[in-house]
Amino acid sequence: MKLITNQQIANILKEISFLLEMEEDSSFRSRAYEKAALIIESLDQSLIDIYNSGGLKAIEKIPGIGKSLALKIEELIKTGKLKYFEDLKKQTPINLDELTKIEGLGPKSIKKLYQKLKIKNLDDLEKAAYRGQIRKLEGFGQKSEEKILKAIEFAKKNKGRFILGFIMPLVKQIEANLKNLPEIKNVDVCGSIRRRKETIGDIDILVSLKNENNQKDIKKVMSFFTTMPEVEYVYAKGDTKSSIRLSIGIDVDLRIIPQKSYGAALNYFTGSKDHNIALRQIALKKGYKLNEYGLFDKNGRQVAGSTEKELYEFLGLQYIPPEMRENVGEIDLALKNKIPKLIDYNEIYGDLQVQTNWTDGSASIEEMANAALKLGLRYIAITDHTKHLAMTGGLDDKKIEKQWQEIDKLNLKFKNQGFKILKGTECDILLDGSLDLKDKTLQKLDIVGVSIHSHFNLPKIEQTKRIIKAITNPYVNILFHPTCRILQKRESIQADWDEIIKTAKKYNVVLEIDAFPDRLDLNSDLIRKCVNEGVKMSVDSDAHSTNHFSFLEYGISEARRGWARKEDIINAWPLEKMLSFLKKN
DNA sequence: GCCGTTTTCGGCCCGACTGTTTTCAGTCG
Repeated sequence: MKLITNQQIANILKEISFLLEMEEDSSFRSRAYEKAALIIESLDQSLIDIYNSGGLKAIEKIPGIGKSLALKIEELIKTGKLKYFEDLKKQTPINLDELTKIEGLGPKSIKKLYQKLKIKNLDDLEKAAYRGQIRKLEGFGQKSEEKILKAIEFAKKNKGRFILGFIMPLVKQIEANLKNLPEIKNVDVCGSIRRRKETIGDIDILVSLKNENNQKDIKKVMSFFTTMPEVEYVYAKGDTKSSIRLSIGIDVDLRIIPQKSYGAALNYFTGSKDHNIALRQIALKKGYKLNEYGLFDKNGRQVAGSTEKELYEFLGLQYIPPEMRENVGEIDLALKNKIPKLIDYNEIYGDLQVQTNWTDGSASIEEMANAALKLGLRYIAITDHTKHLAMTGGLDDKKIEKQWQEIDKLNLKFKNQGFKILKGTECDILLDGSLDLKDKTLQKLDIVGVSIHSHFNLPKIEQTKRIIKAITNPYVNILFHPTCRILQKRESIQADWDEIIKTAKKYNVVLEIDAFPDRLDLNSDLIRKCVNEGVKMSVDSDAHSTNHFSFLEYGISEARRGWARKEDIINAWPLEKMLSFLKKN
């Protein structure tokens, strides 16, 4: 029996779905795999547990999974591998990971590129594009080739980096496993993960031991680390540092740090580099020397360093939360004792962007509400897509009214649990800036979110006009995922954000921090602008299934990276306060 | 591949946009 997670199984099914999409006449089978993957991602229980308690039959009982998929899942649980998948990959031996990251390339194009030009990966693709071979293919042209080259540039910039929210479950698992070792006192994941950067290059973990110089304990911790099931390769295994590569392709360092240096090491390995350099300069001015072992006076005697707090104190600084450590002004604030009280990870009351199976979500309104309630949220807004986004089965003015009836009914049910479902929309902003629902429909909604899903490439002036026209509609409350970026896939749209922020302020419109791990949109720079201008924001999960509410954490991280406080984030407020803020004159 | 039956096979995600074409395939969320 292999320890395979739901996510890993879902990922394999998604890849199969993509490979099948390349074949003729497989599109419905492909969809079945994709659907099953989505359902597996949102399961509460692990497939291994389900299999162990009820066998093949129990797996088959999961909706969307029939006999054939159940057998494949069983094979994955038992052996960690799937022959059907391996065979499919052999048929088309291409690097899907790389090629699917190219915006505009779908299964059919990737297949044609492989068949006609033997393109297997990004490298091949780039060479063929530079040679002008792609434009000669039927169905491709000069413009397609230029677009591909642009997309390659973008993909290259992100190579080797992982999206924080997608890698965090694994990081947390490793952290928890280390914490469980009886020899270990402290465990901290530091580096860019601790600063909550949107993408990360590697994982740095520090630990301290209860019995610091016990060689046996040291050996045991390092052996545990280097033989974890996820380990693919061990670069080094020593008494103070070990380095490994995980099978998903990311490197992890583990360092054992003496207690008296723990704070200094934590600070040093958290960074950012610029922040650390600034700290060392302050130390020098005060006659100290700062390094990863501690803060030392002129005689080389350690004066601080066992905790980070102590370190900042000795430097005459207020403690600086890791999310702020980018040397963009936070040290000045700390010197003046003016570090803002950042919004905390447990301060979100509700979620204002939630999709359901009325459009492209995978769960019902009730299931989403229950999942939110379970996480301690007090309200959610149901914001399904509108008709312009036809792929998702977007709602029109009539259908959304039907949804309200269901929400009304459910609210009766949830009332005594102190939970409220708000009527909302993620209404499409059309090319000319008008909206996809009638004003008289918008007027009846609790939360009107608007967003762009098309014409990402408009010139800056036109795009700005379009957005401003949309958010000056008197019924609009929130601009969802304002810049439309997808990390490692699509750049932000071009628009005059100063102008938009000014308009948002004037019209009492909230800008969203979309917490979906590959969006994080607004980004921290724009968040800081909003904080400075007094424009309010919301942190929303953009959940499309029940387990997506956990993404709120990464939205809060981004908010903290943008120095946002509780008073800046409207869904960190109780329902009545939030709604009365949104009420327009 | 799944589902739900008319229990043995037909229906499944409904359109807009782009870049290629000269009527349409492929992509997108």
